[in-house]
Amino acid sequence: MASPPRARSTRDRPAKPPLSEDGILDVAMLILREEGLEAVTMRRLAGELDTGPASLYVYISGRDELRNAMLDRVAGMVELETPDPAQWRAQLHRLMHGLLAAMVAHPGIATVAVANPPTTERSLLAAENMLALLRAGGVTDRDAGWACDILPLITTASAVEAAVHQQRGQEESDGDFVQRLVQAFAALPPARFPNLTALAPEMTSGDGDERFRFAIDVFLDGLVARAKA
Amino acid sequence: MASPPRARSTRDRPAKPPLSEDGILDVAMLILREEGLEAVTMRRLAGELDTGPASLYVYISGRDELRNAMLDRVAGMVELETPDPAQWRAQLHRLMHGLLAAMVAHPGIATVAVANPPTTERSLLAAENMLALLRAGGVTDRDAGWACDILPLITTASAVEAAVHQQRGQEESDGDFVQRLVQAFAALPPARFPNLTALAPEMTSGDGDERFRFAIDVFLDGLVARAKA
DNA sequence: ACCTGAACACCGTTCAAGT
DNA sequence: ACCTGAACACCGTTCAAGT
Repeated sequence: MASPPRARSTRDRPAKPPLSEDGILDVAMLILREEGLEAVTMRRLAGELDTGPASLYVYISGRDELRNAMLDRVAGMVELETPDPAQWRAQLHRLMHGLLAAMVAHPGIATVAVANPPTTERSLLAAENMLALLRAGGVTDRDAGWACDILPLITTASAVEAAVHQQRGQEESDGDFVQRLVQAFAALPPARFPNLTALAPEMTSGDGDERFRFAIDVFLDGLVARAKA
Repeated sequence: MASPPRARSTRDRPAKPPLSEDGILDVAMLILREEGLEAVTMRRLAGELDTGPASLYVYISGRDELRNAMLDRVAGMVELETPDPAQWRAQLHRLMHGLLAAMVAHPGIATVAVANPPTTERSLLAAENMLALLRAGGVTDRDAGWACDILPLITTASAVEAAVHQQRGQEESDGDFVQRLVQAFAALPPARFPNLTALAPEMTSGDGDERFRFAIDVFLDGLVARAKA
């Protein structure tokens, strides 16, 4: 009944044990990427590792730590920028878009980020990088300090929305959805919704990336305007 | 399609009134306010209403609909503004802060809002109001259309953060937490974190409301700067 | 016809018992 | 001493059965 270990083949997955925090996280990231956060449960993870759920607690204190560790790995994928005052805005855009993309590629992880902004070394390095870029752009210290709270906040919230939008796109064609939305706006009583009906095209134009770029752009415009004033 | 209450339909609220969507939501809102979203489960709700969980499904299609309905009630608490071009910015601040406050008062509901931006009549009226205020401020149509996506996004994300911060404040004094944070920043190696260590005071100053006001302010500054350009 | 008890298929976490 | 089977206390949702 106990099947003898088969001869090693090249596409053999690393043999079952031994468990480790890194090994558990590897599997968790795989499930996260392919099936989203909801699918990453302690029990599913244990099953995937051919063990009981209790065994995971030797290496990871619980679900919350697991989620934070996954978030940290995602944050670690973002490439940092070497500040260049001549192109600080473009660099800031790249940095934030990198964070957005990394999160969108790991559906659901953004909800972890909004709930508990991480303080790991990796995310502190990202914050450090943002501060450097903002200062390179001539933003005041106080504005830079506060902005480096708000920029990730906009980014993570955008990532949640993008992930939801993307998921809906799997169920229903994206064009269909937008069209339904436009029609919904158009169908509103113009007397009570004069602006919404008038701006229906503007409300529904642009994709996620364009709208995210807009959000960051407007925010940076605001910071620049203050620096000048 | 709820059948009308049989005879003697007084406004008393005794042990076991007939179930209804409104009645279920009343209880849900109470639990939400006092214990947060996590505590609002179908089974808890059923228990509170002296019935089995299956009975709720006669009136509410499931947990997701319940959550959206709660969110809608929260959104309905926000007072709308009658647009006055002379003070459109103050009005926009009040509107967004009203939304923030309503969400913070119902811990966890903001996470529902980030995940699925609502399209109920109430939230459409809020969007309509925002558009009116933005246009009163001279913001272009396209910017207004996109901004009325971003402003609630900033608001709901801020609400999630505020709720978490508030919850942590119950476990540990708020001042202690800030002080720990400042020390954590100061303890970082200055060679790798020159900006973070230098700006530690700015990073940790201000409370949630001040930072939220800053976020909206900067964003509006950006919109105004674009309108002028 | 309407309502719901009981069941199904899951969770996260703990701890006594086995090795 | 280390690991884990089994249990505990929960979930959301369904549907056959009872009224």
